[in-house]
Amino acid sequence: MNSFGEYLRNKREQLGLPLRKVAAELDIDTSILSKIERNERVATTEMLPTLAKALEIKDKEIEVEFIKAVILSDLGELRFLKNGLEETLNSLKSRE
Amino acid sequence: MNSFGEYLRNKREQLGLPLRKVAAELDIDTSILSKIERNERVATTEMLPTLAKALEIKDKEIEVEFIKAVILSDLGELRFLKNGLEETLNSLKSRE
DNA sequence: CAACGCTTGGACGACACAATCAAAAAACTT
DNA sequence: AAGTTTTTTGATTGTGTCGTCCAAGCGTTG
Repeated sequence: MNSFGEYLRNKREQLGLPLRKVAAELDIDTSILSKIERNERVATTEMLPTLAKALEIKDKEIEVEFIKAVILSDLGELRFLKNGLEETLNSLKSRE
Repeated sequence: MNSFGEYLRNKREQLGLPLRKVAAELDIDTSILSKIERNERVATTEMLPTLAKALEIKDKEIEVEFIKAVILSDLGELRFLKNGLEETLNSLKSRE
């Protein structure tokens, strides 16, 4: 169960990029990105496309990781999370 | 696409209960509950069991409605939400 | 229309969370 | 080990949200 922050850090280190570079692309302070990578702050959805480009991740992959992290951290303690996810999927599908 | 607030309001009105009564059980001010029902405030997960009892809703049902609302409002604009939900479900299942 | 109960709205303080900045700490390089 | 770059930490300030309180709006009933 690795977090979204660790995920980002792994990707960045694989590319040998400093926080400074990635933070610059995001137009935020390095300290914020540092905190995001250590899960002291939460990334916003607006950051995802820029992160994907900077870290050479597919848009789909980073979004999926982000969604997993948000759901588990916001709703992970609920007893019927699985049912809720299934129902949400159903309403998304029937909405196409 | 009706909201969690409308859902609560419908249930309450079906029982003919005033905000006052339900708010008392939740131990919050009526104005807050009013705002929750009009989606100006967000219910917390701690409120769900009390709401379920007060509005005669099954725990499972109210949780599922809540989950749907939270996911769609927090993540609804993401392109790969469906994939993210499927992946989250998978990791929940494999974690059993 | 006065009185009553229900509901809504806005002002206020409390509190959690976010961003900025500078300095300390850690990690590399030579 | 000194010097340089990268990363973390903490103090400060800013922003948003929550809940309380109270006043006003709305509808119904006497």
